[in-house]
Amino acid sequence: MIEKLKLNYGYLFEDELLKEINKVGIIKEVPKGYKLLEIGDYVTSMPLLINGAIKILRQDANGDDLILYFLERGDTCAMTLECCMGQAKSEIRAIAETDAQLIMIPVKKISEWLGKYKSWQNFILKSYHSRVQELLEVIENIAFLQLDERLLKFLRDKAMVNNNDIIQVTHLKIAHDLHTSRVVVSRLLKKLENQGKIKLNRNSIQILHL
DNA sequence: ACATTAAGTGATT
DNA sequence: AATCACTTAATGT
Repeated sequence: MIEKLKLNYGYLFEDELLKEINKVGIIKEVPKGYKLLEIGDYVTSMPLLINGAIKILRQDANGDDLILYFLERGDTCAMTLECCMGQAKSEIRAIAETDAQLIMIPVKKISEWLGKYKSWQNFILKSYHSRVQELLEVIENIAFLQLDERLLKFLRDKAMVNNNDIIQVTHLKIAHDLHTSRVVVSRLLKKLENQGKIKLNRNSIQILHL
């Protein structure tokens, strides 16, 4: 595991910290679609993403999903940080977007290392910062962007985290993630195709220029 | 050949 | 932008 750590986080953390992570961290490999965290779960460990991508969803009172953002390599879940401070339950749902490898770190280590390692402090602050930024973006998108722009952003993000300009997804699933109806997605996708931005196929969509 | 699931379309609110 | 009702197309058994 130490090799994987060095490879992905070596440039971020000093050797001492890497050794500590190696000692208490647990490697976890999950397949695509695996539910890492459900709403209401207690958070006991914090994930460091080695590879793959995680989809973070918020759920409303009716049980309808809405995608917030994707996590990628080098990211951690800001929600976990939130929870370790206040022992709170998760407000979000996390699902593996692709097959993924994570290192799970016990929550109590987070604050312990905060005082001990400068690099850890930086890392936590930085990921918190970028997550807040991302959330602001999400709010902006929902409040001000038309659905077709949200859709395009969603497709681009999805293409990015999958490292593939061909996205394997149905219109119905997109509709769920964006919290709209399948018919609307189909029509907007059709529009985007006519604009030459994407290519539609059954069960997959190709992004033409990223 | 038939059933099932995905996608396209017009009309209505 | 959402929903309904319906059609067409693709895919699995």
